[in-house]
Amino acid sequence: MATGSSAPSAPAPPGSGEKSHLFNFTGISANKAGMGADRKLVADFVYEKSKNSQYTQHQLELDAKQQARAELVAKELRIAEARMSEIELLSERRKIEAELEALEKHRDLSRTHCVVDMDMFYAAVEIRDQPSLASKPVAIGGLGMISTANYVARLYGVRAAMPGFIAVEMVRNPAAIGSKMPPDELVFITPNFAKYTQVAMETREIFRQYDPHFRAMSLDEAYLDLTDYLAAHGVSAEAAVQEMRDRVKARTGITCSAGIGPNRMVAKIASDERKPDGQSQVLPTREAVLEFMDRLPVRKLPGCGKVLENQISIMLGVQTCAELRAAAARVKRAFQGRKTCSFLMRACLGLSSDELAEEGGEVGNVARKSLSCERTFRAESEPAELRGRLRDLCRQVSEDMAASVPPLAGRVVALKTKASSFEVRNKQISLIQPVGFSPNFGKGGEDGREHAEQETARVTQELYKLLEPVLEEQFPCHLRLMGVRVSSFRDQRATLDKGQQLISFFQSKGSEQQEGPSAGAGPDNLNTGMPKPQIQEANVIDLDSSQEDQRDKSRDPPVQSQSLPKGCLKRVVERLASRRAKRIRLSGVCCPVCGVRVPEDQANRHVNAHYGDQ
DNA sequence: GCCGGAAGGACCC
DNA sequence: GCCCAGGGTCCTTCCCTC
Repeated sequence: MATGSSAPSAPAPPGSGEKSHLFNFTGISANKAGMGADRKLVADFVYEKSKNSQYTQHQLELDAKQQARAELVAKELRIAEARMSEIELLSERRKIEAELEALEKHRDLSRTHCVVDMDMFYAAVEIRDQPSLASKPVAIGGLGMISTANYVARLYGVRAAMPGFIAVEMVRNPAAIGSKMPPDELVFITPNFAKYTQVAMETREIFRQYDPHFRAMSLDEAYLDLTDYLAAHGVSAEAAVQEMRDRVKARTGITCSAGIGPNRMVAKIASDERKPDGQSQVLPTREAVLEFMDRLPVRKLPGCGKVLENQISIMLGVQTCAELRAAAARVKRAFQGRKTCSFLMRACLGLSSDELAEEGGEVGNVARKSLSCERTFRAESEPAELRGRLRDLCRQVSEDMAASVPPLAGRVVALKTKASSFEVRNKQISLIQPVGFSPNFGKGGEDGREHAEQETARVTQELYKLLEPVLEEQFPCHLRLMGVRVSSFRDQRATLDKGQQLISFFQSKGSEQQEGPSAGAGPDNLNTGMPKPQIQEANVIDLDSSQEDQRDKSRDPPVQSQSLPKGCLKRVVERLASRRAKRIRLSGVCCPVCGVRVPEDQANRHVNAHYGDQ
């Protein structure tokens, strides 16, 4: 299902000078089928219900910043263009044409990709199990947030990612939003992920028969390459996909929609064309692909959200992919040097990464790169209460790390907070040795259970010790959300696939990918076994020191005078003091496996001894 | 000028 | 009266060091 924390964009709400271009009051995505309400009325309704909330105030501030930035760039573009001579413009246009031609060379029409998307998945599963709900407006989620709504609810203007309390009122008062539906009560169902996972597994068994290497992007969405299957069985893509969808429906009782195209991006967009319970194909010719792309609003491109859509509109005056292609030179100027530039250039041609992937670019399972847990709660400022919440989160993350395959240990831990004003902060700490579990964790014999509990408690405590000072830095504060994240895992290669983001999926994987920590997902960059970190100056956190110690040291960037040559001291002190991030260096580090403190210069050897046989 | 880490944020489901 | 999630990935920007 296409939910989203950020609401999809809509035209600026009518009659509202104070409403921003970006902020979405309609609750209706252009991408959603089955709507029965009037856009404008829904917009006004939602706006009236939420205009005084801190959420909206915060959102409007963010949007205003975005808007100002886009307008500034637009102005600079105009000035730059006014200064360009005819000859310069012409030469630029030629260059762009050459670039587009070069991109064309990557066009691969030989493969048949398919994207399958379950229709209103969570709601469909619940209604299947409780057929009396079929005719009622149903939302999966709660008063806070809705994750899926059935098509009846959508006739009332209800949709995913809409706050539940607003949805309730819309269903009670359909006339207010121009819906002809009779007033009703929205039925809320608490999500049952175990059940949805079970159904997803059933669908995946079927998908696997059409492509053993298919990619599951989420519980309700899968990407298949049907090329080999079609060749082997001598059937058309249309027929194969129809059969596959029939089998999914027969097996699970739930319908799905599908898109067929020469690459994943086109297939993905096409999967939305005939929702629900339909399928759509873009034929594998350049003309068909371009014709399909040309009529699309840029917002339909996976990876183009409301912010980018607005930027494109303000900076380039462009709405559709056809216009985008025609404005390639300006796209280049506006987004020069950014990945967004090449993304847009390729996307408007209907090209996606699978055509540009490196040879042998097998996708395979994508390693998880971070693990986190966050909770929203009634805004709280009591330190003891917040500490308790932090401890709970550390415990949860610790348990999740333990339950991962293999068990995880990460070198970066982070605290996320959201103030009651909706201001979000992320503070992360880099460790020289990972915190977490040995890969052998859980392989113990009979006494394994007790050991597991001890280990989980130890990791919980380590996370808490690291993050508690970070939380205290924010006191006094009024928080509505807290989250704990662990990343930079010891071994990413072996971690199980947890799905991946579309933008990276559709964007380049090869030469354009940045080299750096965040781009280290390629097979060649994956860590193998325990990391062998260089001891980075002032980058060591000692898990054994008391919280009080930690706080003191984090205020005054510490220096181990006894471990430094005299001449270096002043320079090091200055350098450390200038760092924004507060880091801690102590003598010795605490082994994340056995908990024993060892001297720094022996840390690697010591820890490797635990994992040496990997 | 390039690199890399930290922080913020866009985007996806 | 209730009052805008949570789990991810990646990109951009800023700042620092080499």
